[in-house]
This record gives sequence, structure tokens and C-alpha cells, in this order.
Amino acid sequence: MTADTASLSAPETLSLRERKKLRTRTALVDTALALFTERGFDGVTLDELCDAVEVSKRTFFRNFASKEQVASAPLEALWDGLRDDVERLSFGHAPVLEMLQEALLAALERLDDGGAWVTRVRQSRELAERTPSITAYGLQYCDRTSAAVEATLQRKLGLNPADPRPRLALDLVVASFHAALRTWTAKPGTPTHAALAAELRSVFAVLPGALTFTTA
Amino acid sequence: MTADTASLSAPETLSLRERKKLRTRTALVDTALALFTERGFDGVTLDELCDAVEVSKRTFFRNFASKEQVASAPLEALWDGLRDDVERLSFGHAPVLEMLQEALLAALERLDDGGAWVTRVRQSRELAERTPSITAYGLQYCDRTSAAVEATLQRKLGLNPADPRPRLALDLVVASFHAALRTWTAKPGTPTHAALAAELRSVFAVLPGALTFTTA
DNA sequence: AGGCTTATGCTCCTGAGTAGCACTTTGAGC
DNA sequence: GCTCAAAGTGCTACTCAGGAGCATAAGCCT
Repeated sequence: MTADTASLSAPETLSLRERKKLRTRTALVDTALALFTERGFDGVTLDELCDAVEVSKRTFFRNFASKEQVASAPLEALWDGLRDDVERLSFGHAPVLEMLQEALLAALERLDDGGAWVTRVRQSRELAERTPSITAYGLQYCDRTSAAVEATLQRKLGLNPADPRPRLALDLVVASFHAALRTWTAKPGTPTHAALAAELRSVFAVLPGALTFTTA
Repeated sequence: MTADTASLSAPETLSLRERKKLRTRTALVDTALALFTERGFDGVTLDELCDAVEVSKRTFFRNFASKEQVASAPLEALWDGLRDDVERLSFGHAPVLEMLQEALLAALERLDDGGAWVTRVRQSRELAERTPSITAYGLQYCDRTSAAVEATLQRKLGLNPADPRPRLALDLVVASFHAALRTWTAKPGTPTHAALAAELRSVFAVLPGALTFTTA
């Protein structure tokens, strides 16, 4: 479930079997991103990808649920991180929206491994921009994770399940990240982790204005 | 089997050919929703669906891009309506968010055909809840439509393309509708168009609270 | 070491979605 | 009315994503 997070933060306290599995998983992600970027998502068959990693298709589907997932893996790690944060964190009585914003920034911070993750995110994002099915998968994963986070919030904070505000706040945070991702990807030059975090903070800052701004 | 389901803008001045095409399209949507509801999305093959409607698979794929789309058709009509509204409406100086809310409510109103559409939406929604690929497709369609609406807003209002607020406002409206849809679907009894509109207004009303509410 | 668990490979299968070709229907020009 | 081009449709064959069963090998435990 959190294999993604583990694969990218790479703790060395894993058994040999688990490390091996992680190696093939990482190899699949990296090779997939490279091949998809080079020849397009539809231009690469799973057989080709598996041949390149020297792994059977069976093994591929034990690590990923679909061809789209392997291309979305980097971002899934972020949402998994957010989910784990909300599960772990103790909530005070600050506004829920701010808590979620902090949790996402913390999850993002935790994925800073010196550039490897952020490079994968950039590739994944550019692929998603020209491949609708990847976008679809990613959005569905966000949706599912958001539902899980909402349930956790309700449980930990004793909220009324009929209250739509927690989920709206969550959707707002997710929308903010997507907005940050768009502008970050559009910027030329070497993409950095810090720049992405800065974009996200910037979007968070203008968020209240999204409700009130007028044309004039 | 009577009026138009999706892809509105349908005056009664359709040519015979266009009416025929629309009839097969509607038959495909209704039959698909019925079969999927009865035996599950994965329990029905396209061949079976096409046999039931007495149409070839080739014809199916001329009307729909995927198996998921035919199950999402009712909601696509709503987003298409929102897109058309924003394209058509003249914007005053009111807050953009309120304009979008009004536009969505207007699009929803326009789809009130006495219960046929709303029944299909209910079926489509219940299918999406237990079929991830339908959810994925629907979210991707929302995303694409939102991008188009954002572009229209920028053009008509002369906004800065780097300003994330229009898209955030849009995402907020979309998230509100999804929240309304969830609670509307969860309610037992015969689903009505008016009840859905009421849910949506209700979510719009608590929207500002989503930014500020606290646990205590 | 030996048994147990788990990953992996191999092979066969279903079904979504595409493409080529031929046939029918519709709408427009004569 | 008649013809013809264009569009819709059916049929068929094909590619490829994804799943299932069975056998093997590798890692883990006592």
C-alpha cells in the first residue's frame, strides 16, 4: 500500500526479498517513464516494457494495477503521503483547511530526495498532459485517496458525515496542488523541488481570492 | 426513447439522418445503463450491448469513445451545458464564482425534462460508485471541460493566463456538484431534479465555510 | 537442512478498441 | 424524378491490456 513511498524514500531496513521487489518496481517506473516519454504512452506495449526490464508481464501486474498506474506512480506517492500524514497527525483546533495544507506541504517535503523524485514527477506530468488515460487514472486515484482522507477526518475529529465541508476543503487542496503543478511544469529550465513547493504556497496564498474575485 | 439525452443544442429542426443517429445513441445509453445496472459494468460485454440494441460494435464506437463514456453520458451533458453557458453568457462585474454557480444551476435547470435525465444520472452515479474506471473517465471529462471553460473565461474577461483563481473557482464549483451528487444519491426514495438542484444550492451556501471551519 | 511462503515465469484466454472493405441511406445538384 | 457524393453502418480480422492456472525458483523460518 505504501510501497510507493518506501520506494522513493528507500529505507535500508528492508529484507532482501523486499529490496529486490523494490528494485524491480523502481526499474519498471523509470524504464516506463523513459520509454513513454520517448515513444509515447500508446507507442510502447507492456511486452516491450517488460522485455526492457527483463521481467514477465505477470510480474508487472503484481506491482501495478494498470499501464496507467506505472506512469502515475510518483504522484501517487505524494497522495499516499498526505493520507498517512492525516492518519498520523494530531489535530489541534486550527482551521481544517490550513491543517490539510500543512499536511500536503509536509508530505511534499518528505519526498525531497535530492531531485530524483521531482524529475519523475515532471516526466509523469508531461506524459499525463498528452495522454488522457493517464490523467483519468491520476484523477481517480486522487478521488479515492480524498475519500479515504475524508473518512479519517470524520473519525478523528468526530465530524458529521453529512457535512460536505471537509471534503470540499480537501478538494480545494488537491485543486491547488494541480494548479501549482501546471504552472511548475510550464516553467522552462531545470525543475526543482523547492520551486514546486513555492508554487504550491503561492496558490494557497491566493486561494481565498478564488471565492471573491471579480472581473473588474 | 423520446427526447434527446446528451449533446444538447437540439432544436426540433433535425434532419432525418440526425434524428436516426440520435435515436440509436439514446438507445445505446439507456440499454447500457440498464444492462450495467443489472449485471455490473464488467459483466456486460460490448458485443452483448450491441446485440441488444441491434447495432454493430463499429456503430457503437462511432457514437462513443469508450465503454466508460456511454455510462457517463448523462453527466457529460451537464458539463457540456456549463461550457456552452459560459461561452454564451455575457459577464457583468459580479464575482466570477457566483457567475459559474449560476451557470451550472442554469445548465442543470435546462436538463429538466420531467425525470428521464435525472433517472439516468442516478443510474450513472450508482454505477460510477462501484466501477473505478467509470469514475476515472468522468473525472477526466470534468478536467478537460474545466480547462476549456477556463480558456473561455480568460478570453472573454481578459484575464491573466497565469492567474490560478479562475480555475480554482471552477474546480470549486465542480467539487460542489460532486458533493451534492453524493448526498443526493445517498438519499433513498425517488430521486427528483428539484432535489438535486436543492442539494447543489445547499452546498454552494456552505462553500465559504469550507475555507474557515475549525474542529472545535 | 527441510518445509513454508512468496515472487516469478510461462501459457492460454477474454474482451476493448482499431482498421479495411463493402453496402446502404440521405441530401443535394441536375 | 435521377444521379452522385458523403456519411452511416455492418462484417471481419487484428492488436494489445489484463487476468487465471500451473509449475518453478528464490527467500524466510525453525
